Amino acid sequence: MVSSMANKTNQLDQVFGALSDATRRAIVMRLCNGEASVGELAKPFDMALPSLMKHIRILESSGLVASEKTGRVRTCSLRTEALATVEVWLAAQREIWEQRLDRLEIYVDKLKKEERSNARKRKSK
Amino acid sequence: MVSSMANKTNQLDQVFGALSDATRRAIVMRLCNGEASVGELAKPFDMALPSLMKHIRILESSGLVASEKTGRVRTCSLRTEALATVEVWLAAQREIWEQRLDRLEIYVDKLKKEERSNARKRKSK
DNA sequence: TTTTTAGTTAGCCGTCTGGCTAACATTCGT
DNA sequence: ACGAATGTTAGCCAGACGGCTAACTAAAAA
Repeated sequence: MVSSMANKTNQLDQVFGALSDATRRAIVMRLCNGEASVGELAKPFDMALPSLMKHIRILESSGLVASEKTGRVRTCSLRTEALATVEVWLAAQREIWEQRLDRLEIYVDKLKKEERSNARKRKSK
Repeated sequence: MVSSMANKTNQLDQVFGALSDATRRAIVMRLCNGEASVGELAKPFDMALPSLMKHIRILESSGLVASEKTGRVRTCSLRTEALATVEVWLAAQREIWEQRLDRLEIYVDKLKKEERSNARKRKSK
């Protein structure tokens, strides 16, 4: 029912939002080194468990993290596709602005000439 | 007075936060194509000017956008270094998890064996 | 079977976000 | 000098965020 573009926009919202918090970035960095239980993830953070759980839920709903509960332990893992989504968006912007800079380079001299010409007009008004 | 690491962390907070909103990403995309005045930026957005100004201020304080006022017009431009900051962070994470996946590949069979062994223990409790 | 471990749910609290309107300031065109 | 154009400031509002504690559930260990 939701258009694919709306989906995409929303996922970027979620992923960027998830990564805008230092605690969550640290969790992501930790998970880059492999799976971890909630308890393991919590240890470095001097933070009450429920607070950390909120972060984990945010990471999950952004798609950056997956988790599965076995027995009483919930194991979390990184879903790298979500990070890739961000990389793709950034790469697209970079391509656009670099194209523009290329075009711009070509016209720098022209613009400089115009500027000098305008300056002359201004002086002689 | 602020440590360089605290700075870095904070800038990532700001930049990721700035990019977590679709309106602001659209502004960034627009600015990839060159400078624009506040009015030009506002046009596509069916949003009151002050609301849009808030977004612009957030983009500025994140370092993603610079602006200069000449006469009564404020012209905004993209500061690509800030986007590069994010790219660098993402690339660093990617490197780590890809290294891990390389190592992991080597141990896949071993881990599978352990899992089967654990499953047996669980069953026979 | 009791106790410990590991997470979860519920709910409180102050702050930040993202939108709005209304009123003000400044500069430009006439 | 006046009026229109372009931002800017101030302040309101509802809802999300990031932390907390207290109380609960479920599984493992003793």
